[in-house]
Amino acid sequence: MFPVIRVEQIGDYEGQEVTIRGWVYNRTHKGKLVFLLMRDGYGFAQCVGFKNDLPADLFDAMTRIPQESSVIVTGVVRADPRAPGIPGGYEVGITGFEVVQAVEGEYPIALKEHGVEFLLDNRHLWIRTPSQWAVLRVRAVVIAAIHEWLADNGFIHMDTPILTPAACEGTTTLFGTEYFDEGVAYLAQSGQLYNEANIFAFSRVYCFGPTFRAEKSKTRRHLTEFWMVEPEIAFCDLDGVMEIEEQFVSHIVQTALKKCAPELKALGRDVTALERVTPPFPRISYDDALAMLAEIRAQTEDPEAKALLDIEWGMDFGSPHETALTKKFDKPVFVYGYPTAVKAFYMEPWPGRPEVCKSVDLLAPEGYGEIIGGSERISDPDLLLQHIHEHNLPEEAFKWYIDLRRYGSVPHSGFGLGVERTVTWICGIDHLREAIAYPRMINRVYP
RNA sequence: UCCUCGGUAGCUCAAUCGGCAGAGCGGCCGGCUGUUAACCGGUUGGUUGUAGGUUCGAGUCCUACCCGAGGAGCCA
Repeated sequence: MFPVIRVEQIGDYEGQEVTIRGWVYNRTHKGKLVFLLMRDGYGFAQCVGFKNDLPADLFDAMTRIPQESSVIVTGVVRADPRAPGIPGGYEVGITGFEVVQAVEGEYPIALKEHGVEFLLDNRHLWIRTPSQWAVLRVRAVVIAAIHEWLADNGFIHMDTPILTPAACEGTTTLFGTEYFDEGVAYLAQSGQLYNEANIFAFSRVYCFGPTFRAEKSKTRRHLTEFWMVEPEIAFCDLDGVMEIEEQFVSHIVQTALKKCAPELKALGRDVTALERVTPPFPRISYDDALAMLAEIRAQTEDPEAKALLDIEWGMDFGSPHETALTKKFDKPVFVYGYPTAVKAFYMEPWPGRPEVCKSVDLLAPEGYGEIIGGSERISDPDLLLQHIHEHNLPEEAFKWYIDLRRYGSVPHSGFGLGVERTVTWICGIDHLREAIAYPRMINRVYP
């Protein structure tokens, strides 16, 4: 028995006879020569068999093995620049071949173009293909980098409830579910309010979990179930949270660059755009952003695009605005100081300008748009209560939340980073649905 | 919810003015010693999204509905 290798480390085994256990991603044969492109979960490696070097029945079995059959291949690793694969550059000269299960009938996903609906119906199989495999590997590294940076910077991971009594922000649609004698409970769309309680016990905390939005959004930027990491920091103002965000996002991107080079290469990602993602990030005010948008709009010829860029002070940005704005920067950009009216009730007003609040969004470059929304939170109990009334929220539901400002209130801030949006940007793909293994959308809960 | 586009073989698509429903891929059979979604020859494969209507004749025209994609709004 030869050592069972992981294909990601194939280069370490040059000249050695090894075993690869996995699946036949592709097979082609040319008379007396057969190529098997093997997947083992860790990578893709080409294995080559010559008819003259192998028993006739074994060679014949190799030329007939159907796509996605599970097999065990042994052979000698050699460097060859012609060899495809991830990481590639090495191939295995086959000396042994054992079939675990030969696929019967047609494998649904042929190696050619397919439509989106078909691929999503076969998502359980689609994740085996190199592009999807690579994206989901990047996602795993991004998530690990998130936990790593936060742990290294004094944050404690605190899980927050998924079943919650009511809307945290009251504006968006929630999924409801019957909850015994308590009426309806709602699936969480943020753990922030609980995080705010937790910082008074632990100073820096974060929650990381699924978030549910029942909005009928049907765009490449939306899922009904997505993952969000929400750090919250005591004794931190708006400037402080921007510093944390730029360190945090830079660490995530640089870790992905370091650990996922083969995956990003397989995706065809231009990594120079990612290499620039280091602190500090540019910071512009909402007012300045409006001025920039007005200029961009003035230079836009196409009347349809021009109309989409139309905006007045007091309006929130739509995706056309974000896209246009981020194309002016080669790094993520902070936009801070949004109008109070379009933001949540808990955001601290700008000193001397109550129509503006201490909110900040982080927009990813290359047109990707918002990946983080954050703010400094109101720390005065009376002001918070006033905002709760102004938003017509039930005061009694927020009693515990107001308590936080009565017992040792401090300036504090926090933000939420969307995992799928971040992965989509880092991978350079064009739709959120590929950044999660089993996307949940307005018209899809299968598989 | 609104706007635009689409639905034909397992998959990706073609079908001219309304006139015999086709190709590539996949599958199957054969050939080939460097393939990169190999290539070459043969073969298999159809309730044209659903229901109605117009017509000698409908994939094609009309009506309604269903499903999908892209965008808007909302947001991470």
